[in-house]
This record gives sequence, structure tokens and C-alpha cells, in this order.
Amino acid sequence: MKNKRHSIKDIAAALNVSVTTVSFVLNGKAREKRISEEVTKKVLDYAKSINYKPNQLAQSLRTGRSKIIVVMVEDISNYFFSKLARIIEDIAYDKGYKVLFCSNENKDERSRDLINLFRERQVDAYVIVPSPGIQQDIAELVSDDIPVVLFDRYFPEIETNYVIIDNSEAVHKASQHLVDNSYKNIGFITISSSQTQMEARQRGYREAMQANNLKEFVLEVPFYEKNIEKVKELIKEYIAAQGLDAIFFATNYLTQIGLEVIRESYPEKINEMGIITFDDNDLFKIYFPPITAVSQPLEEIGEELMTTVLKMLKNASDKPYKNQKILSASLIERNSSFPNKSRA
Amino acid sequence: MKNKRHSIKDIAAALNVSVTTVSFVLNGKAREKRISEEVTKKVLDYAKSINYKPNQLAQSLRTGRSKIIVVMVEDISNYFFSKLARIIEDIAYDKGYKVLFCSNENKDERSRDLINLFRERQVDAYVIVPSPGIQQDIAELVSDDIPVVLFDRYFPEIETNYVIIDNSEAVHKASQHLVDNSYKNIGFITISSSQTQMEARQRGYREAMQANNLKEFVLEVPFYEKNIEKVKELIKEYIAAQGLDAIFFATNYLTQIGLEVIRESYPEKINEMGIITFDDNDLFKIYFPPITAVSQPLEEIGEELMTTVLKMLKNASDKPYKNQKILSASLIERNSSFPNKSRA
DNA sequence: ATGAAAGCGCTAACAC
DNA sequence: GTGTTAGCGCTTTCAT
Repeated sequence: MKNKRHSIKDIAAALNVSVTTVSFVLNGKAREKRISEEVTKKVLDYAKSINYKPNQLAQSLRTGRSKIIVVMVEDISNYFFSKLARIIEDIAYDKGYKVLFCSNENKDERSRDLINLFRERQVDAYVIVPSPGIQQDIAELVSDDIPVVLFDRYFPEIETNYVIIDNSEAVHKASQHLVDNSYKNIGFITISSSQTQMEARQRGYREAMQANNLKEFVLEVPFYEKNIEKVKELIKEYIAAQGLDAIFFATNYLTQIGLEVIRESYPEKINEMGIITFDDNDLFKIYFPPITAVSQPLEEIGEELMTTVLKMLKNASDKPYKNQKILSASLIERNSSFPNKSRA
Repeated sequence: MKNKRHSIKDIAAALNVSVTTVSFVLNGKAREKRISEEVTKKVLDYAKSINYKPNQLAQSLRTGRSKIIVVMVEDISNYFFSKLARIIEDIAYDKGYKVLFCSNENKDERSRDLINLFRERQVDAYVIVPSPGIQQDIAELVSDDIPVVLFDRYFPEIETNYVIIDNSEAVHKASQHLVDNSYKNIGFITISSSQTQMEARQRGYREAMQANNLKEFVLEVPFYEKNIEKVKELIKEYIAAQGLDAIFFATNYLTQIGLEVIRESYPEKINEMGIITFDDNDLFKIYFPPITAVSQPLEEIGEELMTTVLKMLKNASDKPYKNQKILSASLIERNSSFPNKSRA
């Protein structure tokens, strides 16, 4: 039972009508084109009976639209991105779009390869977490009138739509929370990177320390250090040297390594030190102690991203849709940032 | 600078040669078709200068191949699947294929919608974690000679390629590990589901208990119970009622809920009870105590999946490639499954 | 109310 | 060696 694919032509032939008629009917233009009830029904019934599926490739070739949106993130296996992917996927399918997810590993070359790949495929729009050096490539997409929305970070120098969160405000507030809970020597572990979101997070921390007349302790882990053991060593020394009573981890990834270091080298400190992480994760709430986290509004980001993209897709190039959105993150307070408290 | 897209025709016109020549050159068939060095170079140079990108849609329409592979999993935001996605993505891009990831939420209707969606798009191959009731749909794909590989679970009744792991063996061994560490009342928390992998896991547990003359304590959480609080309640009562000294969680998801219950209701037990989870997660190794986990060989699964798909794609329908692979999971022993041991 | 036909961009058999 | 052309499946203008 090798039911080969049926084309619009097959239907036309079988029903003794023209492809035009079939096309009109199938595209719901029967009324508008004043196709007779009878023919309309005949076509519809037959199409159903053979389980006709239009060839979207041909359709896209003809219309120039592929109904595909690319979502390029740093690493799809990252909790934040994969959760977001799930949300975006739902919205897109709902609107008749498919979503291609891909990871650029924060590398420019890979980002470029991917963008080129998809341009060849006439992808309709791009949602991108840009790697540091692809400003030019993004600018090109924009100038070619291809809908692009950046998120997580962006390029202040070019005119693009983006959805980000107010990183510095979020970190500032979270740092203040530590101060309010009477931690005095608050360390900030981040990566050395000039990405907008990382700079903003560090700024938030520094501002909070200055506002409270506290000393700043920043550890910048080399961005491209792939050797986890080295990173662990750095963090281990840093904790020992500075006499910290609290640590703010600027990324989820660093938190995981940091917690491992604490467990291995300073197990007694896990219940003493104040700990806050940027980006939540399901497992942080069941940790001992539960870890306080700055949580990005995933749903909101996903929705904002998609409404922006869909609006850009709708508005032709004549009246470009502009949307630069800065959302707020929330602080989920858990035991790890409270001293002298029963800390299960 | 709205550089509109260039077509092969544009090139031909600009260079005063035919589209055929251009096509041949661009497809690397210059030698084979004995196009002169001169023309070849001219075309290549010009194509480069205008940054020519072939329209893949047209190409696919013509060749019938889209160079897209669909990977449909239960939930792309799940740790296991998202990590695997990352691995598959890399292999695929390397071989010139793009990958579309999507989540079926283990629902038949959604699975069907997605499959239909992609069939319309002439996707080349499918890698699928099947929802329970889509046996028929899978069988159809197979009978239509469309490459399909199932994984995580499969349908024993139909002849398909698949890559799974030996769930019962893995759980049996891990259960034995608990017995060897002198736990006596070992509970098994799973979901009520007839999926092959879940049945195999439960079988492994039961076999191990029987082999050791130990009593079996199985809790089956209703599969479609979306209310987490209810699930927590079930687990909480179960732990209290059975006097267990160890628990085996059959899925990562249950482990998370279970750990939360323990933290909230039986904090003193976290360091006494033996705990093993199915499927590892980065965070389990930094937990207090670190959680022993049955770990699926992600890389191996990803590679096996992709080599299978690629081979099926290569071998035309004449000599179907057969590969039903059963891999082994490994037990990562951490403190949570050892009693009387310093448990940081 | 329906049909013929052009054309989206590309490939490849065939012609010269 | 290079060009002509049919056709992949569809949409849509124009004709009848």
C-alpha cells in the first residue's frame, strides 16, 4: 500500500476540473471566486477521501514564505533556553509556524553558518541570541527587511528589535536582598565577557555594593575556559582567599560549579553562606538548602518574542514594527539567602 | 542597499551563458560535464561576487529531498532530551542536514499533527519518541518508505528501527546495588504507564527484589496527574506508610518531586534513605547528598540514532537498512546509595 | 463559474 | 563544451 503523494493535478484530472478550480477551493476561495456549491463539495470530498496534503515546498516556492521561524540560542540544552524553546514552540505551532531551534555555542562562525544556511531556505524570521561578533550579520538581515528579534543580549549600536530583561536592576535588587539579610562580604562570580547582559549583571552588583558601602569582590572566570577543573580551582581559591559570607553567581552554569566546589571543599559552609544564583532551575528549589534565584519571566519573554516576530511578519516592509522590550526578572527567595534560619 | 536575491538565471544572463552551465558549475559537475576552465572560473567568481545563495526550496522541490530531519521527543525542555538534541544537532549539521525539534507531550493527537505537518514539508527522515497510540501512524511512515527511527521506547509489534537502552537490566543492576548496600525495604516509585521503557524498569526492579527475597513496594503515580500537589501527597503517604529505607525513582521527574517531599516532610531522612534515580542530571551530582543515578549513554544514543537515519537515507528503498539497537545504561554511584558513610 | 497558462528557482535529460 | 527545455507542485492573472 504505497500511497504515493497526490497532487492538485491528480485531483483535477480525477474530477475533470481544472487545477485552478481545485486550488481555489482548497484555499477557501470558492465563495470569492464563485465556484459552484456542487463543484466545491466534490473537490473537498475527494481531497479528503484521498487524504490530500499540499506540498508545502511548492507552496513556499510560489509564495516566497516558508512559515518557518528560526530560533538560535547559545545552547539548546541549557535549562533557560530549553524551557523557553518549549514555550515558543507552542505559540508558533498555534499560529501555523514551525520553529527550527539551533545552538550557536556563542561562536560567531557558527552563528554565521547557521544564518546563511537558513537564508538559503527562505526562513521567514529569526529570533536570535547573538554571539559577540555578529553585529554586522544582524545588521544585514535587518537591512534586507528580514524580521529579526534579539533576546537575552543585544547590540546597542544597531537598530533592532529585542526582548531583554533588566539585568542590572535584577542583580541590584537581589544583592540588596543579601545586604538586608546582613551579609557583609558578598562575592560576585561571573565570566569575563563584554556581552551586554553580563556587564549589566556586574554593574547591578557593583552599584548595590557601593550604595551600601560594602567592598566589591568580583571573580571573573575566563570565558573560554573549557576545563572545568580549572574553573573549580579558581572558585575554590577565591572563596578561601576573600573570607566571603555570601556569593552571587552570575550564571546558572557557574552556580553548578560553585555548589560542587562548596560541597567538595567547604561542606560546612553550605548552610552558612548566603547564595544567590542568576536563572532558576527546577532543582534549585529542592536543594539543601533551597537556592534563592533570580528568575527570568520565561512565559513573558516567549510571548513577547513571538508577538514581536508575528507582528513584523504581518506588517510588510513599509511600516516596520518597532519593539524594544525590557522585562523585569523576579527574585525567588529561598533559604540559601537567609542566615540564622532553619535551613533544611 | 536592498540586495534582492540572485537566481541562477541572473547569473546566466549576466555572464551570457546558459542556466545549465551555471547549474553544473555550481553543483561541482564542471569537470564531469566538461565545462571549460575559463567558464567555470567565470561563473564561480561571479557567483561569489554577488554572494549567490541557491534557493533551497526550489532545489528541494526539484530533487524531492529537503535535507531536514525531524526529531520529535516528549518534551524538549527535559534534561535528557535537550542534551540529546544538542548531540544530534551537531552530527546532523556536520552531515549537511538540518534538524527540526519538536515536542509531542506524549500526546497522540499532537504527534499526529506534527507528523502530518512534516510530511507536507517533505521532511527526509524522522527520529521519534512515540506517544502510546501512534503505532499506526508509525507503521504508515514505514510502509511509505520514509526513514523512521524510534528511541527511548518502541512498538514491539511493528517492524521498525529503534535505539533503546536495556531498561530492565539497568534497573535490576541498580536495585541490586541498593541490596548490596544492605537496604532492605526498597520502594519503587514509577508512573502507571504501559510504555515499554516504564514496564521494563518496573520489571527490573521486581526481578531484583525477587532474586533477593525482598518484598516489593511499588507506587504507581497516575500518569495523567498534572496536579503536582496530589503527586506529592501520594509520595508523602507512601513513604510514611511503608517504612522504606530506600527509594528508587523511575524517572527524573519523579525524583525531583520526591526530593521535594523528603525535604519538606522528612528532612531527617535525606541522609538515611538510599536514593537512586533513573536518568542523571547535572544537578544531582552537587546535591546533598549527591544522588546515585542510572545514566543513559547520551552520546552513544545520539550517534546510533544518526548513523541509523543517515544509512536509511542513503540506502534507497530497495535494500532497507535494519538496525534495532539496545544499549546499556551505567550506574553512577554517588553517596545517596551508601549508608553509614560520610555524606556531605 | 471555470480553465489555460505563466512562472517561482532549480535540475538534468537531451540536443547540437 | 554549451544551450534548450520540461517539469517539480503550486498560485494567480487573465481569458472565456
